[in-house]
Amino acid sequence: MSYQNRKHKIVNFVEEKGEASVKELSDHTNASEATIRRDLIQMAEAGLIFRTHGGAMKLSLVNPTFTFAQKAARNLDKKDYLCSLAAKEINDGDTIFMDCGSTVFSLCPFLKNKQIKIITNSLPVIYELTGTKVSINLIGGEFDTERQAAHGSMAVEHIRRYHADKAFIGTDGFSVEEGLSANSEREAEISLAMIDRAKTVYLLCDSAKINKKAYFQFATLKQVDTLVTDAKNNEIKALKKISIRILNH
Amino acid sequence: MSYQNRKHKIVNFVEEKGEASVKELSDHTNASEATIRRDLIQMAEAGLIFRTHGGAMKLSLVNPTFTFAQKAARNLDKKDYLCSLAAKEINDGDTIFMDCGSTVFSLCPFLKNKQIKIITNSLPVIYELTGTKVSINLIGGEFDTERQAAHGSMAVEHIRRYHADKAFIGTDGFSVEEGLSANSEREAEISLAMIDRAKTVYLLCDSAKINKKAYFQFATLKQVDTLVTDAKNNEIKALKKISIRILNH
DNA sequence: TCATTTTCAGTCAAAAATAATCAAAATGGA
DNA sequence: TCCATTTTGATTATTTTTGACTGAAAATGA
Repeated sequence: MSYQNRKHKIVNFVEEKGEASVKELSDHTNASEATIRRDLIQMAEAGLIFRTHGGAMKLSLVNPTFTFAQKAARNLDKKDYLCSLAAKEINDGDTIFMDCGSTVFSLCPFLKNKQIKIITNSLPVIYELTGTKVSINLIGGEFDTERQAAHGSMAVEHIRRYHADKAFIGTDGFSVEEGLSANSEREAEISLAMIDRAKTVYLLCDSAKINKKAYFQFATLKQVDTLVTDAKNNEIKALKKISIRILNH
Repeated sequence: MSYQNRKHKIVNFVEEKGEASVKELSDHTNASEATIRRDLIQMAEAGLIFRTHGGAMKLSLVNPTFTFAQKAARNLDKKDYLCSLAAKEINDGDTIFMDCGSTVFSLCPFLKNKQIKIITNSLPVIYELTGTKVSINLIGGEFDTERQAAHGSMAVEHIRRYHADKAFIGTDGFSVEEGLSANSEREAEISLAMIDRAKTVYLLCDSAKINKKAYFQFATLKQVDTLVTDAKNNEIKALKKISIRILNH
């Protein structure tokens, strides 16, 4: 069993049971306890689990923030996986942008133990992160009750007043020919403003959205530094030709 | 079971039952009483429970610090009454500012069927009014998780970009000599900015706050157009001398 | 009030879990 | 294929957690 695969198994096991001992995980994965401990250390640093003396616990048990009704429930495993990858790129001290898409929202559980500053227009992100170490800057603007986020020119102006180390952006469609496309112009406008004001741009895109085109094209591939995805290499071989960093394992 | 998980169990048990003895907790977690005592000491220090002789109690039973909703529930009748008066002043088509105080929050139920635009930095106000006819402009800035509202210079700048017909403002203290005073400079800064940008300023102030002084004086009586209160005329006769409209019936 | 019972905090040694170390095994390019 | 690097598992020393025991403190009840 590969290293990545084992980690995946550990997360699933812990998520399902709520808690697991090193012994249990060792039995479950046929790896030695020493290896499990090493894995747990890394995963705790990445914000995937909560490390305990004797094993690990589900984060949500430790940090009981009420979960918000989200249509994010689709492709949850894929999203969790790619978010776990993205979370590893975030270091204490970072300032990051997060847009109001459901994929980016899935990043929240992995951020709770990080000492970072988040600039976002998404209220669900804020609910999810209240009571954590994270410091938040709320982007104001016209409030969209359906998406529970602020939009419009005031929001764009707000973003332009800040710089961030990293931007985490979602998209509805992603293709080599058309770049990034969205179903909502208002959301896209925000994402684009974030892209402009971030040093490094991470696109979070689950495999279902790759090679799909949504109606409003809002950014090119060149504007993205790193594509974070659950897609396997053979699904995205067309992308290997262009200069974009791909993070999928 | 790890000790982190045991602590989690203890909190849940105490929260559910209201109180628990060391013996009960020992049985419930299969740990010795000595261990439970050690846990309780730590958890009491962390502010998770209240330690009693013989066991532990739920914090809320002992130390009634008010959450936002609870705080709003106090003086409910008074606040409801004055809010009903204030609501009559609001007409369809108005644009209004609302600050993040608990009195102003109580205005929400009276606004649900009005066709107005609200500019606010208070997330509780937004939750309360999602799904209504009200259109909302969210004020961005540094997010204060305790008050669930945005503050700081960006928030002030946001407010300065708008004009409103009416501002609805709360205060912690109100007196003829010192005008309006607050316990939080950050909140006061927001209220003041709203006052500056509104045609008419309504101060919502229940009788308990009249003739009280909080530590930070942030506005004068001249800046207020109308005082909305539940106080009877004899309680506020000193105010009759100054030119302020009083709305208390 | 005072005696009795219960609960408590501190100490200690045993047990459990961990981090550190190192050699073997697996992996991945040239 | 071979070599360099990474990952793994076993071993050991160290740290953390635990339960039992103690005298002291607090609650109880006559």
